Amino acid sequence: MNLATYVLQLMSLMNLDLTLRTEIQKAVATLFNQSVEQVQLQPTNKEFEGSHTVVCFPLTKLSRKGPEETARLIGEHLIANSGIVTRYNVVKGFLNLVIADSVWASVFESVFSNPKYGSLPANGKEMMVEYSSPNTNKPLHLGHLRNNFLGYSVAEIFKANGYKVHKVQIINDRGIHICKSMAAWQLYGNGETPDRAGVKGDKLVGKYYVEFDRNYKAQVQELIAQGVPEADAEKKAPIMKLAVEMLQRWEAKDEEIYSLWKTMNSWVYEGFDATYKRMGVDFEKLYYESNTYLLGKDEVLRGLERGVFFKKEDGSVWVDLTAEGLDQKVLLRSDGTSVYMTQDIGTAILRFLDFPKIEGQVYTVGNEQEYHFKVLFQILKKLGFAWAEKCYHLSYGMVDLPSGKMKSREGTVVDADDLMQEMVDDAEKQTRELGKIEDSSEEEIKALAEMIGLGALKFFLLKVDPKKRMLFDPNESIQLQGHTGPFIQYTHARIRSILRKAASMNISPAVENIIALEPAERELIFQLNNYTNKLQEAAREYSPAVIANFTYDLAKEYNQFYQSIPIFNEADPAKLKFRVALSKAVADLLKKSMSLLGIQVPEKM
RNA sequence: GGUCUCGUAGCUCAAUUGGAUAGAGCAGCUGCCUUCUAAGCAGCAGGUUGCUGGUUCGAUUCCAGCCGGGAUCACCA
Repeated sequence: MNLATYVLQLMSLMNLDLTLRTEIQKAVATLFNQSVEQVQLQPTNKEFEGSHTVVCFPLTKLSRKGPEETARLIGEHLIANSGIVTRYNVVKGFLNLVIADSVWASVFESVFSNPKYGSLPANGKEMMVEYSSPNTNKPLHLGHLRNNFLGYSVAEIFKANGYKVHKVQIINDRGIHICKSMAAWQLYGNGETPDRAGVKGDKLVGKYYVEFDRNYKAQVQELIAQGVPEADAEKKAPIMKLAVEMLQRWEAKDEEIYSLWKTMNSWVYEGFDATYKRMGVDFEKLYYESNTYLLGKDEVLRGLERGVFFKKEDGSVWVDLTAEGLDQKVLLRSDGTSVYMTQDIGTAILRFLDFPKIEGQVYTVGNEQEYHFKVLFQILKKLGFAWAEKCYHLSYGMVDLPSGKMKSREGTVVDADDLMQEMVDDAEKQTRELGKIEDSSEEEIKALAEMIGLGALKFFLLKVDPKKRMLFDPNESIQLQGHTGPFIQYTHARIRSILRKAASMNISPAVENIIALEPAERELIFQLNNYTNKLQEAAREYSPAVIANFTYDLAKEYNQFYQSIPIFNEADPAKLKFRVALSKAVADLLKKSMSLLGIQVPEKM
């Protein structure tokens, strides 16, 4: 067996990058009698020949030679011994390597012949991802869309990395906020229901929340005009007194209030369910704050006994995190009741009891709560839970408007349902204008518009690094061309069209006798091969943006290939089959990676 | 004020985690549909990476100090 054959067999077991790294390590060992652990390998800049570049500056210490000489020696050695490098060039300290086309072909073969390419094998680990978790007094808005798409996508990314994932959310169904809506509804609602009003339940409850605010402000102003100090006025406004009283009666399980609360929450849930359905997100289990808000108290008291926490003179219980660089934080009020943090401690513990095999939790919550989660994880650690180390706050930036932050009180909130509808309407309008869908039914056009509109929206929100704030301009509709979801969907549809044509011509995709490749083909194989790295990186960084940008690059690359090489003009049957196979592999991977973003791709568009 | 975070082309975002001449899209300009879908492709133009220093062979990236946004520092959730 010659070297090349041996290497090709090896390729099916190892990936190309790993093989290259090993070969470089061997080269360094032989040439300089030294060992390197980390070889700096990066993609070659487009302007130079080659696909992989070894950064040789760090190796000069081992070689005791200049960077260019070091690069040249390694290059020569790889050509003589590796069996996969055919040429090289050196620019400054950068060693650019040209990989043999036969190797690329075999890399592609292993991708193409693997029906599960796109997902890593199960690793036996379990993860929990919490996302959404809205309050039940207002409808979902643009910020929630980012949250939901992020959480859903991160969960899917972990699944593709081999984890078993549990998606959950906690519903903040309790507290003064919902009592405000209840108070306003009782005062001004005249028995209005979603059915009677013809609006979604969450919208109706949201309307009364706004109504509360309006009346409350008016009442406060009136009291101030009567000479009441502002602080007093805020407490004495009759509508606020009603809401506070309702909260107390709710906590005492007063039947009338409890039933009103249940009714109004059920309206909200129905509304949310419709929105979630359209968003395409789902949850395995819902936690309700009304069930869990007392849970943390026992754990805090136990911690107090063990000396993890301390009590102040007024009876309130605190944790001291000054040694960790944080502050002191109250965990139980002087009257013995729980605070937000107390609940979160309880809920975290409950979830590990419900799902004993999870190794950690991901909390998809806005970056305004970074401090809260730092404290929470420190407390869990202090209580001795080993899994506290594996809890992660998936902190994302706000979605800002050109005018600044969205504010419900100023009416600048971008409603989730409205925005989705606008996107779908835009997509439908453009689909009809382009007129490529003559043979489609109305139903199919609607379904396609839904796919494109939501694809554009999701991609728009997910392509940005989650950690960063992002800007949304409601006056400029989200693009359907360029660096967008529809661009990728279009590329997929285009490929499917090619595959349909190939099938009708009885051309079956295959990889056989491939000796030489076009640059565009090599580039595509490179991208396909790089997917696994990106998938792992996306999980490591908790970042759907990594997948979104990879997918865009792959589609972009394919379109260049598509433009430069007319597939069916090819006379050589082996090349023809290979190009169909390459197209199929790209389409399959586009579909797979888009699904990690929660975006579907069409057969035609 | 303390802590955290961000500042890249007119606009929205990238940059393989310290690597080469900082890349895409949109907007603007120029080409390409009688050949697989023009929601596409090719090209032009657009940059003192907020500023000043430092570390390094090499800095958008790390450090320090300014300038400018944002968040947070509740017995609210």
